[in-house]
Amino acid sequence: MKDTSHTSNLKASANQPYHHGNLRLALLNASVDIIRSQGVSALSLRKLADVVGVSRTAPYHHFKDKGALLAAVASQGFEELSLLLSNVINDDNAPLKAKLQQAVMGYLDFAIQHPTQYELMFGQALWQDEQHDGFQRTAKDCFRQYVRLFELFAKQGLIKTQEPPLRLAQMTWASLHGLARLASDGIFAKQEDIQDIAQTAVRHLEIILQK
Amino acid sequence: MKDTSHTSNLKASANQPYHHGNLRLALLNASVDIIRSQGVSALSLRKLADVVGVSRTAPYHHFKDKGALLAAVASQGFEELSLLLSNVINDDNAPLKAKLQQAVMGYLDFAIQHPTQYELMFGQALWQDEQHDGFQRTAKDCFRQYVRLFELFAKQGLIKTQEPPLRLAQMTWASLHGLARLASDGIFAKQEDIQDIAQTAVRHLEIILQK
DNA sequence: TTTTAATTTAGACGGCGTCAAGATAAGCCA
DNA sequence: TGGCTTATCTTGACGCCGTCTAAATTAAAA
Repeated sequence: MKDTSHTSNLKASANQPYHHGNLRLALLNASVDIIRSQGVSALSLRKLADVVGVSRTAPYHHFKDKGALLAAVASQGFEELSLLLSNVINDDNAPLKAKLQQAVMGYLDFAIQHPTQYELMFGQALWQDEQHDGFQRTAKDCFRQYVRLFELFAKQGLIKTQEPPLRLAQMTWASLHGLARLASDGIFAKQEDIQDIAQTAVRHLEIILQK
Repeated sequence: MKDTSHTSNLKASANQPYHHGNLRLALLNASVDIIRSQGVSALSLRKLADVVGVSRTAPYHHFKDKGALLAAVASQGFEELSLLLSNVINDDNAPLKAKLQQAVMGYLDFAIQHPTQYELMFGQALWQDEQHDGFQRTAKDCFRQYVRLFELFAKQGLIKTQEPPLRLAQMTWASLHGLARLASDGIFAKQEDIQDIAQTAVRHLEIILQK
């Protein structure tokens, strides 16, 4: 059996062990960091591997390909958003109207705070590809949280219009999503305008609910 | 050589003159084709040059870099959309309410018909980069067409709410844009749902205008 | 005509995603 | 303990990409 003397370390810096320990998580976290700070196009598997301190091809043992990694980053975003929404919904100290307000503003805040990740989460690349198994399910679970809000409204008799809660949720989520994208993509630039448009939309939504 | 183009014109490569004639336009048209049919990620300058029948680096004399080419494709999309909107607005045979309906449905149709180009038009890449000079102006001209519709409404006294027409336009455009993206990105998949959501939104908009 | 400017070209460089083979470490069963 | 299996990580290579440089070709101007 050969001893270890002839295999001097290629990486000068490293007394890293051969096995990383939890490479998958490290790759995912680093990817989220890079995407949030520099955008999706700045993420290359090679640089990522370098940052994490591992060889070029190591990531392929944890993600099928680059697309799978991006899907994982997007899923992480949806999970964060789901948590945010369910926290608002389950906050027993807040009246229903306040919940709507908080959900809308929290959602907008996420989109504005992490615009590049938000763009990834809703881009065609991931939605027209059945490959990434868990992703679409995770995303839809997030939307379900939002629908729950309208079911709460309905249960409390706060919806006068005969539109079904699901349709109302779809319609208002589309509006919220549109505003979120215009804001996070930098098309609506002024923060105060965005806040004002959102407030106006919520106000008008309340009118619709009563009608 | 007696023979001219009509025999061996299978490819654009055979005996083309050294100077293309209108390479810029040819590149732009081919780019729109590729992006619409195969998506932005499928567009490489090298394949594009090959399709048009010129060398790898020829495009650089007409577009500063790949980003400039993409900006031109996006601008083309906004021009098409502007034309669509102004046609609706200037159609004297249509009553105002029908114009709103037509504008919304035409806009949605464009987004669904050309999803990859629509994604390009509104992506962060082009909106957070002051480089591409004409682009943002072209896009804003398109939005201005949409605002004109609401100014028409206001002029005819059809808006009872005290919201300024610009705010109404911003708010409803955000909603329209959100629905367009959800539809064109493949998140709302069923065509009939999309139509129905749009109809619902327009119906509710009319309520808001009267309120 | 000669000169100049516009246009297109081949060549080269570094970065990218990812496939194929080999190296290493850890887990498991005798 | 030893030896087999499997998961994990590495080096090397391939082809495609955007784009820089310098040279070649053609059209336009003088």
